Amino acid sequence: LVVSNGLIDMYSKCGNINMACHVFWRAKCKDDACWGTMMAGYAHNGCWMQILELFDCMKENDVRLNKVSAVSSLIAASEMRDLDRGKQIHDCVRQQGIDSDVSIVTPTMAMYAKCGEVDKAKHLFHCIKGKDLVAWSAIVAALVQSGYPEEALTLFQGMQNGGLKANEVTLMSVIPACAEVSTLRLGKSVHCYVVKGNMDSDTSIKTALVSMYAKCGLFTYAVTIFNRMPCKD
RNA sequence: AUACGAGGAAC
Repeated sequence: LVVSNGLIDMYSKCGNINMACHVFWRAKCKDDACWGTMMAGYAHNGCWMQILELFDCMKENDVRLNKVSAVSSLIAASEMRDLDRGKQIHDCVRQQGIDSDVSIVTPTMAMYAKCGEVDKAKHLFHCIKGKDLVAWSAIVAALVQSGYPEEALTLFQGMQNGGLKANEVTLMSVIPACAEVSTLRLGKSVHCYVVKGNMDSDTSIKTALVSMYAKCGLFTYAVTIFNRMPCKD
């Protein structure tokens, strides 16, 4: 029971999803954790359809939706851009009363945003109490992906005023946003921020900076950063 | 910490 759970996790993290599956279906009594682990395993391997199938299966068997299975299902729905499914999952989450958990609201709003319901996503975000860095990064990313870079940047500033410090992930959305709106002043200050936060060794961050400067027409800057990159991938 | 949430360019 606890053992099979561990096995499922191990197999799926090693990419052996077939073995994981085998253990899962063979397990006699499956608790909600077991389902969650299996779904998370599918998520690691990008098997979105399978997750949604398991989600239906859980409902048929009256298995409680817990944090892990909810999150995995939400991710699957967003990857599939399946708004109906997403809403359905969101409903179940509410029924379980776990809809105010930040780590569930975050994928929920990401799902709405990816399915084109940005307003819904924004609404959810504003209702979160105790927004953490991940939630902020998610909304910023959602806005940029939906084509609202300036709004994303405004929120980003709000985040900093709230005393939260951006990390590499946050910046991976913020830097392209600066490029979109060609706001070099902000772009440069973000660059400064990157250097101060010792994040300038991150290759993807540098790549983003290079392309930002390039888009803004500052090729000399772009080339300088590029040349200083230790590993060019 | 049994399992779980946000992010790459060009083409």
